[in-house]
Amino acid sequence: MDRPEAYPITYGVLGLLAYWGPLSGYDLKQLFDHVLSAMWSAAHSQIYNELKRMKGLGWVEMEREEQESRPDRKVYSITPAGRAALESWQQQPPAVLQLRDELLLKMMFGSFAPPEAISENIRASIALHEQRLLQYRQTTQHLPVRDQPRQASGRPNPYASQEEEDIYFRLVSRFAINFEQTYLNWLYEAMEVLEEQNEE
Amino acid sequence: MDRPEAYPITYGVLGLLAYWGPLSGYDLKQLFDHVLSAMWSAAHSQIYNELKRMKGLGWVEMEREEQESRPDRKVYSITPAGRAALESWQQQPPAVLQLRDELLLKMMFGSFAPPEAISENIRASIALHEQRLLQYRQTTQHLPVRDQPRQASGRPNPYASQEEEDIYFRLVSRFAINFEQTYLNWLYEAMEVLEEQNEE
DNA sequence: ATTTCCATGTAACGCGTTACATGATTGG
DNA sequence: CCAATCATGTAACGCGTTACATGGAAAT
Repeated sequence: MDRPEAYPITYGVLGLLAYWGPLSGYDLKQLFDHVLSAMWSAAHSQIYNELKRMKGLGWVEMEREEQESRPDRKVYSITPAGRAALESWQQQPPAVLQLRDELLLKMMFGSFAPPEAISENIRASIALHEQRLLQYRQTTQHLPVRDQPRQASGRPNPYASQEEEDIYFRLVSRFAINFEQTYLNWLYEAMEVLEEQNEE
Repeated sequence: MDRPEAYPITYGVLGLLAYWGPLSGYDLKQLFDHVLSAMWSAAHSQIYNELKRMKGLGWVEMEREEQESRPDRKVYSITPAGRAALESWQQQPPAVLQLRDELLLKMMFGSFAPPEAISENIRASIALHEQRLLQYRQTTQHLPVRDQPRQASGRPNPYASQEEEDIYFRLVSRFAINFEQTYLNWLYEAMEVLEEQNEE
Protein backbone atom coordinates (compact mmCIF):
# COMPACT_ATOMS: atom_id res chain seq x y z
CA MET A 1 0.00 0.00 0.00
CA ASP A 2 1.14 3.55 -0.66
CA ARG A 3 2.59 5.51 2.18
CA PRO A 4 1.28 9.06 2.29
CA GLU A 5 3.62 11.70 0.98
CA ALA A 6 2.51 14.27 3.53
CA TYR A 7 1.15 14.53 7.07
CA PRO A 8 -0.91 17.01 9.03
CA ILE A 9 2.15 18.99 9.97
CA THR A 10 3.20 19.19 6.34
CA TYR A 11 -0.12 20.82 5.52
CA GLY A 12 0.22 23.06 8.53
CA VAL A 13 3.38 24.54 7.05
CA LEU A 14 1.87 24.62 3.58
CA GLY A 15 -1.28 26.35 4.80
CA LEU A 16 0.71 29.03 6.57
CA LEU A 17 2.63 29.69 3.37
CA ALA A 18 -0.61 29.95 1.43
CA TYR A 19 -2.21 32.25 3.99
CA TRP A 20 0.67 34.44 5.11
CA GLY A 21 2.69 34.53 1.93
CA PRO A 22 6.45 33.88 1.60
CA LEU A 23 8.07 32.97 4.92
CA SER A 24 11.32 31.65 6.32
CA GLY A 25 11.60 28.58 8.51
CA TYR A 26 12.09 30.89 11.46
CA ASP A 27 8.91 32.82 10.66
CA LEU A 28 7.01 29.57 10.35
CA LYS A 29 8.14 28.48 13.79
CA GLN A 30 6.83 31.74 15.25
CA LEU A 31 3.50 31.25 13.54
CA PHE A 32 3.21 27.68 14.73
CA ASP A 33 3.81 28.78 18.31
CA HIS A 34 1.42 31.70 18.23
CA VAL A 35 -1.29 30.58 15.83
CA LEU A 36 -1.32 26.79 15.53
CA SER A 37 -0.04 25.72 18.94
CA ALA A 38 -3.60 25.13 20.13
CA MET A 39 -4.23 22.43 17.54
CA TRP A 40 -0.82 21.21 16.44
CA SER A 41 2.63 21.97 17.80
CA ALA A 42 5.94 21.65 16.00
CA ALA A 43 9.64 21.85 16.82
CA HIS A 44 11.74 24.01 14.54
CA SER A 45 13.73 20.99 13.44
CA GLN A 46 10.58 19.44 12.10
CA ILE A 47 9.58 22.54 10.20
CA TYR A 48 12.92 22.61 8.40
CA ASN A 49 12.45 18.95 7.53
CA GLU A 50 8.98 19.53 6.13
CA LEU A 51 10.24 22.41 4.03
CA LYS A 52 12.91 20.13 2.60
CA ARG A 53 10.36 17.43 1.89
CA MET A 54 7.95 19.82 0.21
CA LYS A 55 10.69 21.31 -1.90
CA GLY A 56 11.34 17.79 -3.16
CA LEU A 57 7.65 17.44 -3.99
CA GLY A 58 7.62 20.75 -5.83
CA TRP A 59 5.05 22.23 -3.44
CA VAL A 60 7.26 25.16 -2.41
CA GLU A 61 10.03 27.28 -3.89
CA MET A 62 12.96 28.79 -2.04
CA GLU A 63 14.64 32.13 -2.51
CA ARG A 64 17.74 33.17 -0.62
CA GLU A 65 17.84 36.57 1.06
CA GLU A 66 21.39 37.56 1.77
CA GLN A 67 22.23 39.08 5.11
CA GLU A 68 25.37 40.25 6.85
CA SER A 69 26.52 38.92 10.20
CA ARG A 70 23.68 36.41 10.27
CA PRO A 71 22.73 33.27 8.35
CA ASP A 72 20.93 34.07 5.12
CA ARG A 73 17.15 33.93 5.31
CA LYS A 74 15.72 31.23 3.10
CA VAL A 75 12.28 32.38 2.13
CA TYR A 76 9.78 29.80 0.94
CA SER A 77 6.67 30.35 -1.12
CA ILE A 78 3.92 28.01 -2.20
CA THR A 79 3.72 26.85 -5.83
CA PRO A 80 0.61 26.01 -7.89
CA ALA A 81 1.32 22.34 -7.19
CA GLY A 82 1.36 23.19 -3.50
CA ARG A 83 -2.01 24.91 -3.75
CA ALA A 84 -3.43 21.88 -5.48
CA ALA A 85 -2.11 19.62 -2.73
CA LEU A 86 -3.60 21.85 -0.04
CA GLU A 87 -6.98 21.78 -1.72
CA SER A 88 -6.89 18.04 -2.19
CA TRP A 89 -6.05 17.55 1.49
CA GLN A 90 -9.06 19.63 2.47
CA GLN A 91 -11.32 17.16 0.74
CA GLN A 92 -10.18 14.14 2.71
CA PRO A 93 -11.73 13.20 6.06
CA PRO A 94 -9.62 14.48 8.96
CA ALA A 95 -8.00 12.18 11.51
CA VAL A 96 -9.75 12.12 14.84
CA LEU A 97 -8.81 14.52 17.58
CA GLN A 98 -6.25 13.38 20.11
CA LEU A 99 -5.78 14.73 23.57
CA ARG A 100 -2.71 13.93 25.66
CA ASP A 101 -2.75 15.33 29.13
CA GLU A 102 -0.59 14.02 31.90
CA LEU A 103 -2.40 16.12 34.47
CA LEU A 104 -5.67 14.36 33.71
CA LEU A 105 -3.91 11.03 33.88
CA LYS A 106 -2.54 11.89 37.31
CA MET A 107 -5.93 13.11 38.46
CA MET A 108 -7.46 9.82 37.38
CA PHE A 109 -5.18 8.03 39.80
CA GLY A 110 -5.17 10.81 42.35
CA SER A 111 -6.08 8.46 45.15
CA PHE A 112 -2.57 7.04 44.98
CA ALA A 113 -0.90 10.38 45.58
CA PRO A 114 -0.35 12.52 48.66
CA PRO A 115 -3.14 15.16 48.55
CA GLU A 116 -0.63 18.02 48.54
CA ALA A 117 0.92 16.69 45.32
CA ILE A 118 -2.38 16.88 43.47
CA SER A 119 -3.21 20.32 44.75
CA GLU A 120 0.19 21.52 43.69
CA ASN A 121 -0.26 20.11 40.19
CA ILE A 122 -3.64 21.76 39.87
CA ARG A 123 -2.27 25.10 41.00
CA ALA A 124 0.54 24.94 38.44
CA SER A 125 -1.90 23.96 35.73
CA ILE A 126 -4.17 26.88 36.56
CA ALA A 127 -1.28 29.28 36.22
CA LEU A 128 -0.31 27.75 32.88
CA HIS A 129 -3.76 27.86 31.37
CA GLU A 130 -4.55 31.35 32.62
CA GLN A 131 -1.45 32.46 30.79
CA ARG A 132 -2.45 30.66 27.63
CA LEU A 133 -5.88 32.20 27.75
CA LEU A 134 -4.31 35.63 27.91
CA GLN A 135 -2.06 34.79 24.99
CA TYR A 136 -4.93 33.61 22.83
CA ARG A 137 -6.84 36.79 23.56
CA GLN A 138 -4.05 38.92 22.12
CA THR A 139 -2.71 36.64 19.44
CA THR A 140 -2.04 39.24 16.81
CA GLN A 141 1.06 40.45 18.63
CA HIS A 142 4.44 39.04 17.58
CA LEU A 143 3.14 37.78 14.25
CA PRO A 144 5.08 38.28 11.03
CA VAL A 145 3.40 40.76 8.72
CA ARG A 146 0.96 39.09 6.41
CA ASP A 147 2.12 39.91 2.94
CA GLN A 148 0.07 38.17 0.28
CA PRO A 149 1.25 39.40 -3.08
CA ARG A 150 -1.11 39.48 -6.03
CA GLN A 151 0.19 37.31 -8.80
CA ALA A 152 -0.07 37.99 -12.51
CA SER A 153 -2.39 34.98 -12.81
CA GLY A 154 -5.05 36.63 -10.63
CA ARG A 155 -6.18 36.10 -7.04
CA PRO A 156 -4.15 33.40 -5.31
CA ASN A 157 -7.17 32.04 -3.45
CA PRO A 158 -10.13 31.20 -5.67
CA TYR A 159 -12.41 30.26 -2.78
CA ALA A 160 -12.51 33.25 -0.48
CA SER A 161 -12.02 36.97 -0.26
CA GLN A 162 -9.70 38.55 2.28
CA GLU A 163 -12.60 39.12 4.69
CA GLU A 164 -13.93 35.62 4.31
CA GLU A 165 -10.48 34.22 4.99
CA ASP A 166 -10.53 35.89 8.38
CA ILE A 167 -13.75 34.10 9.35
CA TYR A 168 -11.83 30.85 9.68
CA PHE A 169 -9.07 32.46 11.64
CA ARG A 170 -11.61 33.95 14.03
CA LEU A 171 -13.50 30.69 14.42
CA VAL A 172 -10.38 28.79 15.37
CA SER A 173 -9.24 31.50 17.77
CA ARG A 174 -12.64 31.30 19.38
CA PHE A 175 -12.24 27.58 19.85
CA ALA A 176 -8.88 27.98 21.54
CA ILE A 177 -10.38 30.49 23.97
CA ASN A 178 -13.45 28.35 24.66
CA PHE A 179 -11.26 25.37 25.32
CA GLU A 180 -9.02 27.18 27.79
CA GLN A 181 -12.02 28.56 29.62
CA THR A 182 -13.63 25.15 29.93
CA TYR A 183 -10.38 23.67 31.14
CA LEU A 184 -9.88 26.42 33.71
CA ASN A 185 -13.42 26.15 35.02
CA TRP A 186 -12.88 22.48 35.55
CA LEU A 187 -9.56 23.04 37.32
CA TYR A 188 -11.14 25.50 39.75
CA GLU A 189 -14.00 23.10 40.38
CA ALA A 190 -11.59 20.23 41.00
CA MET A 191 -9.69 22.39 43.46
CA GLU A 192 -12.87 23.10 45.42
CA VAL A 193 -14.00 19.49 45.48
CA LEU A 194 -10.65 18.33 46.79
CA GLU A 195 -10.50 21.04 49.44
CA GLU A 196 -13.93 20.08 50.74
CA GLN A 197 -12.85 16.48 50.92
CA ASN A 198 -9.75 17.32 52.95
CA GLU A 199 -11.79 19.24 55.49
CA GLU A 200 -14.13 16.34 56.23
CA MET B 1 21.76 12.32 31.32
CA ASP B 2 19.51 9.48 32.42
CA ARG B 3 16.71 8.48 30.16
CA PRO B 4 13.45 7.95 32.02
CA GLU B 5 12.54 4.36 32.71
CA ALA B 6 8.83 5.00 32.25
CA TYR B 7 6.44 7.27 30.36
CA PRO B 8 2.90 8.52 30.83
CA ILE B 9 1.48 5.45 29.18
CA THR B 10 3.48 3.22 31.49
CA TYR B 11 1.85 4.89 34.46
CA GLY B 12 -1.51 4.67 32.77
CA VAL B 13 -1.23 0.90 32.76
CA LEU B 14 0.22 0.86 36.26
CA GLY B 15 -2.53 3.08 37.60
CA LEU B 16 -5.23 0.87 36.15
CA LEU B 17 -3.64 -2.15 37.79
CA ALA B 18 -3.54 -0.30 41.11
CA TYR B 19 -7.13 0.87 40.83
CA TRP B 20 -8.87 -2.07 39.21
CA GLY B 21 -6.81 -4.89 40.59
CA PRO B 22 -5.30 -7.79 38.61
CA LEU B 23 -5.96 -7.51 34.88
CA SER B 24 -4.92 -9.07 31.61
CA GLY B 25 -3.52 -7.12 28.67
CA TYR B 26 -6.86 -7.51 26.98
CA ASP B 27 -8.72 -6.07 29.98
CA LEU B 28 -6.31 -3.17 30.07
CA LYS B 29 -7.00 -2.35 26.45
CA GLN B 30 -10.75 -2.25 27.18
CA LEU B 31 -10.17 0.08 30.09
CA PHE B 32 -7.94 2.35 28.06
CA ASP B 33 -10.61 2.65 25.39
CA HIS B 34 -13.47 3.25 27.77
CA VAL B 35 -11.87 5.11 30.65
CA LEU B 36 -8.63 6.73 29.55
CA SER B 37 -9.29 7.40 25.88
CA ALA B 38 -10.24 11.00 26.65
CA MET B 39 -6.80 11.81 28.00
CA TRP B 40 -4.45 9.18 26.58
CA SER B 41 -5.03 6.50 23.99
CA ALA B 42 -3.08 3.30 23.49
CA ALA B 43 -2.87 0.51 20.93
CA HIS B 44 -2.97 -3.00 22.34
CA SER B 45 0.53 -3.67 21.05
CA GLN B 46 1.82 -0.86 23.19
CA ILE B 47 0.08 -2.13 26.30
CA TYR B 48 1.69 -5.53 25.93
CA ASN B 49 5.05 -3.82 25.55
CA GLU B 50 4.57 -1.74 28.67
CA LEU B 51 3.63 -4.83 30.65
CA LYS B 52 6.83 -6.47 29.51
CA ARG B 53 8.86 -3.43 30.44
CA MET B 54 7.26 -3.15 33.87
CA LYS B 55 7.77 -6.79 34.58
CA GLY B 56 11.47 -6.21 33.93
CA LEU B 57 11.39 -3.32 36.41
CA GLY B 58 9.64 -5.45 39.01
CA TRP B 59 6.60 -3.18 39.07
CA VAL B 60 4.15 -5.93 38.14
CA GLU B 61 3.81 -9.69 38.56
CA MET B 62 2.23 -12.12 36.11
CA GLU B 63 0.12 -15.15 36.77
CA ARG B 64 -1.06 -17.47 34.04
CA GLU B 65 -4.70 -18.50 33.91
CA GLU B 66 -5.10 -21.59 31.83
CA GLN B 67 -7.96 -21.79 29.36
CA GLU B 68 -9.17 -24.29 26.81
CA SER B 69 -9.61 -23.42 23.16
CA ARG B 70 -8.22 -19.95 23.71
CA PRO B 71 -4.84 -18.42 24.52
CA ASP B 72 -4.15 -18.45 28.25
CA ARG B 73 -4.97 -15.23 30.09
CA LYS B 74 -1.90 -13.62 31.57
CA VAL B 75 -3.07 -11.69 34.57
CA TYR B 76 -0.86 -8.90 35.88
CA SER B 77 -0.92 -7.35 39.32
CA ILE B 78 0.97 -4.43 40.80
CA THR B 79 3.81 -5.04 43.28
CA PRO B 80 4.89 -2.85 46.22
CA ALA B 81 7.69 -1.51 44.01
CA GLY B 82 5.04 -0.62 41.44
CA ARG B 83 3.03 1.27 44.05
CA ALA B 84 6.11 3.19 45.05
CA ALA B 85 6.79 4.12 41.42
CA LEU B 86 3.21 5.29 40.97
CA GLU B 87 3.40 7.48 44.02
CA SER B 88 6.74 8.94 42.99
CA TRP B 89 5.37 9.80 39.56
CA GLN B 90 2.48 11.65 41.15
CA GLN B 91 4.91 14.01 42.81
CA GLN B 92 6.58 15.15 39.61
CA PRO B 93 5.21 18.02 37.54
CA PRO B 94 3.09 16.76 34.64
CA ALA B 95 3.98 17.39 31.01
CA VAL B 96 1.86 20.03 29.34
CA LEU B 97 -1.34 19.15 27.61
CA GLN B 98 -1.19 18.47 23.89
CA LEU B 99 -4.04 18.69 21.47
CA ARG B 100 -3.81 17.31 17.94
CA ASP B 101 -6.82 17.94 15.79
CA GLU B 102 -6.73 17.76 12.04
CA LEU B 103 -10.21 19.21 11.79
CA LEU B 104 -9.11 22.40 13.51
CA LEU B 105 -6.09 22.53 11.24
CA LYS B 106 -8.31 22.24 8.17
CA MET B 107 -10.68 24.86 9.55
CA MET B 108 -7.75 27.23 10.02
CA PHE B 109 -7.08 27.05 6.29
CA GLY B 110 -10.72 26.67 5.33
CA SER B 111 -10.49 29.48 2.82
CA PHE B 112 -8.45 27.19 0.58
CA ALA B 113 -11.13 24.52 0.43
CA PRO B 114 -14.39 24.21 -1.47
CA PRO B 115 -17.10 25.23 1.04
CA GLU B 116 -18.88 21.88 0.74
CA ALA B 117 -15.74 20.09 1.90
CA ILE B 118 -15.64 22.05 5.14
CA SER B 119 -19.32 21.59 5.85
CA GLU B 120 -18.98 17.90 5.26
CA ASN B 121 -16.04 17.67 7.67
CA ILE B 122 -17.97 19.56 10.32
CA ARG B 123 -21.01 17.31 9.92
CA ALA B 124 -18.89 14.18 10.32
CA SER B 125 -17.18 15.68 13.35
CA ILE B 126 -20.50 16.49 14.97
CA ALA B 127 -21.66 12.91 14.54
CA LEU B 128 -18.42 11.62 16.03
CA HIS B 129 -18.45 13.86 19.07
CA GLU B 130 -22.14 13.37 19.78
CA GLN B 131 -21.38 9.67 19.92
CA ARG B 132 -18.44 10.19 22.24
CA LEU B 133 -20.53 12.33 24.53
CA LEU B 134 -23.08 9.55 24.78
CA GLN B 135 -20.33 7.05 25.52
CA TYR B 136 -18.85 9.18 28.28
CA ARG B 137 -22.28 9.53 29.87
CA GLN B 138 -22.64 5.79 30.25
CA THR B 139 -19.06 4.75 30.78
CA THR B 140 -19.65 2.10 33.37
CA GLN B 141 -20.91 -0.33 30.75
CA HIS B 142 -18.45 -2.80 29.25
CA LEU B 143 -15.94 -2.36 32.04
CA PRO B 144 -14.21 -5.32 33.68
CA VAL B 145 -15.40 -5.87 37.22
CA ARG B 146 -13.33 -3.94 39.70
CA ASP B 147 -11.92 -6.52 42.04
CA GLN B 148 -9.54 -5.05 44.57
CA PRO B 149 -8.49 -7.81 46.92
CA ARG B 150 -7.49 -6.98 50.49
CA GLN B 151 -3.97 -8.03 51.19
CA ALA B 152 -2.61 -9.42 54.43
CA SER B 153 -0.51 -6.30 54.84
CA GLY B 154 -3.59 -4.08 55.13
CA ARG B 155 -5.29 -1.62 52.80
CA PRO B 156 -3.59 -1.43 49.40
CA ASN B 157 -4.11 2.32 49.11
CA PRO B 158 -2.89 4.34 52.08
CA TYR B 159 -4.16 7.67 50.74
CA ALA B 160 -7.85 7.21 50.10
CA SER B 161 -10.89 5.18 50.99
CA GLN B 162 -13.05 3.50 48.37
CA GLU B 163 -15.41 6.47 48.29
CA GLU B 164 -12.63 8.99 48.03
CA GLU B 165 -11.10 7.07 45.18
CA ASP B 166 -14.27 7.57 43.18
CA ILE B 167 -14.04 11.36 43.54
CA TYR B 168 -11.14 11.38 41.10
CA PHE B 169 -12.89 9.10 38.68
CA ARG B 170 -15.95 11.35 38.75
CA LEU B 171 -13.90 14.51 38.30
CA VAL B 172 -12.18 13.17 35.23
CA SER B 173 -15.41 11.87 33.74
CA ARG B 174 -16.86 15.29 34.25
CA PHE B 175 -13.97 16.80 32.36
CA ALA B 176 -14.47 14.49 29.39
CA ILE B 177 -18.14 15.44 29.22
CA ASN B 178 -17.45 19.17 29.58
CA PHE B 179 -14.87 18.96 26.84
CA GLU B 180 -17.16 17.19 24.38
CA GLN B 181 -19.94 19.68 25.08
CA THR B 182 -17.67 22.64 24.48
CA TYR B 183 -16.38 21.08 21.29
CA LEU B 184 -19.88 20.34 20.04
CA ASN B 185 -21.15 23.82 20.82
CA TRP B 186 -18.31 25.23 18.82
CA LEU B 187 -18.97 22.90 15.89
CA TYR B 188 -22.64 23.94 15.75
CA GLU B 189 -21.66 27.58 15.94
CA ALA B 190 -19.11 27.15 13.16
CA MET B 191 -21.76 25.48 11.02
CA GLU B 192 -24.08 28.46 11.48
CA VAL B 193 -21.43 31.04 10.74
CA LEU B 194 -20.44 29.29 7.53
CA GLU B 195 -24.02 28.87 6.38
CA GLU B 196 -24.70 32.57 6.88
CA GLN B 197 -21.63 33.39 4.86
CA ASN B 198 -22.71 31.20 1.98
CA GLU B 199 -26.09 32.89 1.79
CA GLU B 200 -24.63 36.37 1.37
C1' DA C 1 -22.16 -16.71 6.36
C1' DT C 2 -19.92 -13.01 8.27
C1' DT C 3 -18.95 -10.01 11.85
C1' DT C 4 -17.75 -9.48 16.62
C1' DC C 5 -15.61 -11.02 20.75
C1' DC C 6 -11.90 -13.23 23.15
C1' DA C 7 -6.75 -13.34 23.60
C1' DT C 8 -1.80 -12.53 22.77
C1' DG C 9 1.88 -11.22 20.66
C1' DT C 10 5.84 -9.50 16.84
C1' DA C 11 7.75 -6.40 13.20
C1' DA C 12 8.37 -2.33 10.64
C1' DC C 13 8.42 2.37 10.41
C1' DG C 14 8.50 7.22 11.08
C1' DC C 15 6.78 11.42 13.25
C1' DG C 16 8.04 14.22 16.67
C1' DT C 17 11.19 15.40 20.48
C1' DT C 18 15.51 16.49 22.52
C1' DA C 19 20.05 17.58 22.19
C1' DC C 20 23.99 19.25 19.55
C1' DA C 21 26.07 23.01 16.82
C1' DT C 22 27.18 28.10 15.77
C1' DG C 23 27.32 33.03 16.37
C1' DA C 24 26.33 38.22 15.91
C1' DT C 25 23.15 41.72 17.86
C1' DT C 26 20.22 44.06 21.09
C1' DG C 27 17.94 45.30 25.49
C1' DG C 28 17.57 45.29 30.56
C1' DC D 1 26.89 41.18 31.90
C1' DC D 2 23.45 38.10 30.51
C1' DA D 3 19.47 36.70 28.47
C1' DA D 4 16.74 36.89 24.46
C1' DT D 5 16.33 37.40 19.47
C1' DC D 6 17.56 36.18 14.94
C1' DA D 7 18.67 32.26 11.89
C1' DT D 8 19.46 27.47 10.14
C1' DG D 9 20.42 23.20 10.29
C1' DT D 10 21.95 17.79 11.78
C1' DA D 11 21.75 13.57 14.69
C1' DA D 12 19.91 10.33 17.81
C1' DC D 13 16.21 8.06 19.64
C1' DG D 14 11.92 6.01 20.75
C1' DC D 15 6.96 6.33 21.51
C1' DG D 16 3.15 5.25 19.19
C1' DT D 17 0.86 3.48 15.01
C1' DT D 18 -0.11 0.20 11.52
C1' DA D 19 0.16 -4.10 9.76
C1' DC D 20 1.04 -8.99 10.25
C1' DA D 21 -0.12 -13.40 12.58
C1' DT D 22 -3.51 -16.97 14.61
C1' DG D 23 -7.87 -19.13 15.72
C1' DG D 24 -12.07 -20.88 18.29
C1' DA D 25 -16.77 -19.45 19.98
C1' DA D 26 -20.78 -16.89 19.81
C1' DA D 27 -23.95 -13.79 17.96
C1' DT D 28 -26.50 -11.59 14.00
